[in-house]
Amino acid sequence: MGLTKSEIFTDDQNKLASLFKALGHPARIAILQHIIHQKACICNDLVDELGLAQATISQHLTALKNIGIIQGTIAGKSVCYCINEQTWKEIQAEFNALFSQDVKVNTCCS
Amino acid sequence: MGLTKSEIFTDDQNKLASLFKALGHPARIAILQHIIHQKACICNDLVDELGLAQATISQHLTALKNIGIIQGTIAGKSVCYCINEQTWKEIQAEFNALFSQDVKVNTCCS
DNA sequence: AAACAACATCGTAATATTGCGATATATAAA
DNA sequence: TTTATATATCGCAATATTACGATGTTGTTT
Repeated sequence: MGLTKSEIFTDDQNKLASLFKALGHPARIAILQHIIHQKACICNDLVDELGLAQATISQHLTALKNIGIIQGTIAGKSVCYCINEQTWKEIQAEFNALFSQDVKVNTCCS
Repeated sequence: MGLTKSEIFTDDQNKLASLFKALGHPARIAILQHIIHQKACICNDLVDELGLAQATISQHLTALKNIGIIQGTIAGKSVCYCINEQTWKEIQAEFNALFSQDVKVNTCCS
């Protein structure tokens, strides 16, 4: 099928999964790293930096915008994309909530 | 296409993306949470808990095994899946390396 | 206004993922 | 040894993702 059965999971599970999913592509990781490093970016910079077509980069930027981790502001002919600090911290907190848990291994696996 | 151009990204970017990707499905989040909560689990528990077929659960377990975040040990007729503490900590560290960065927003976006 | 520049969106082809029934495998129980 | 139980794997259909050329949109420059 290829259709995730979202309705059988909790909102939290769906939300967390969609955050992970949005970060689950090397181009989107590269874009994030570039934005963090450059403090901002425009799409054409990325087209030059990465080896992907402009349309493709734009799609990936939209995926990142959809989870709110970046935001774009029109800057003349270009668009300036930045990290959304608020969302960034929220995502960080959600990941921490999962990964900061105590994960003692049961005796059966040791 | 549908084919990610892995060769144009760094190993680190591909690795990190594949970690995120493996966690980017609500069933796999639910499975992880169940394992953490129960300290262990067998596949049939999950088939009862979640509303997915046994074959589907098995596939998701394999996806989680592939990134090493869980490991399975044969326990009689069943398989006992547990968190792999070592890998768990490594993944946690990789996520922290990304998210602990300072993300000052450029003036153009504020 | 016309030409250009930077993105976004559309349409489409190739590939990947999700989900499940059927079947295979491996261990336990009778 | 037959039967049952637990899980893995195969094969397939439906849907999603990735990538890109073409085109649309918006703002800039001349």
